[in-house]
Amino acid sequence: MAQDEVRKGPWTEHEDVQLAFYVNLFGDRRWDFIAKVSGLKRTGKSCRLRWVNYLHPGLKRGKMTAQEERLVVQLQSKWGNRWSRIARKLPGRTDNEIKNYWRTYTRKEAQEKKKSMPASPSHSNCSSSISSASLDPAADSKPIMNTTERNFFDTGGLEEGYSMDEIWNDIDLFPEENIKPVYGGCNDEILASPIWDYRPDSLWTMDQEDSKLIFPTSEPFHSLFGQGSTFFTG
DNA sequence: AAAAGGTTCAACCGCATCCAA
DNA sequence: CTTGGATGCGGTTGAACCTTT
Repeated sequence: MAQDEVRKGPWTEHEDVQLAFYVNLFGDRRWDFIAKVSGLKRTGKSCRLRWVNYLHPGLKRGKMTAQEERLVVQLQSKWGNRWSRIARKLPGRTDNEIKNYWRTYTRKEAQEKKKSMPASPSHSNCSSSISSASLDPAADSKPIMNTTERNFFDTGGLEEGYSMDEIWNDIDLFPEENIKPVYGGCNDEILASPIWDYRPDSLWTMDQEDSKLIFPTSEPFHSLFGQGSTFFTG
């Protein structure tokens, strides 16, 4: 039956709006349920991923700042590829984003290495963060996840987020050097989405103004939400 | 202007873990 | 205690976009 077919691939704006609506309705936990009731032909998994990586209010858009990049490098060297854990230390950034950044970063490093040392086998104390990290058994040891150590987004994000002090306490291996906080700063490139302030129940009475509260920076949502309640009620 | 190569990022997959029945 | 469904995580892929030639 074609109707029961699971949709894959890129999400449409329509799907995004629909998902956002139902997440606001039911919360961001019961993904299978949301997938069903929303009528989206997506798996719960897919819905969760879309929400966490793209639709969640408070996600930062744009390039990582130098501070964030440095923090990722340092945390990676301490914890290994525990992306979700690292992401918790970078409010507004997703594990996926960090993972992608790390890939790019390691590639670049490798390329630069190649360039700078054509044939010399004896190397290198630089870029230690990469090589040592992947070899570091401690870094690869399973993080003990208890119920208090939940995903950043599960805890409501910044409201219960880390202060930089806490972050640096966690990164006790690394002196604070000259690294500055990764959020709360004033980096113009980064558009910390004010969606953090969103009020789920406001969706119920959403008009164009309210929709700006929820999707202030994503124009597609404006237009769709702006169409009014008929969009959802059909 | 077009083609080729490189980079970025969204999304999928499989496995691990959690948790309620 | 066991089991099965739901959720979370990390690795990987591929399309879209960007840069270089």
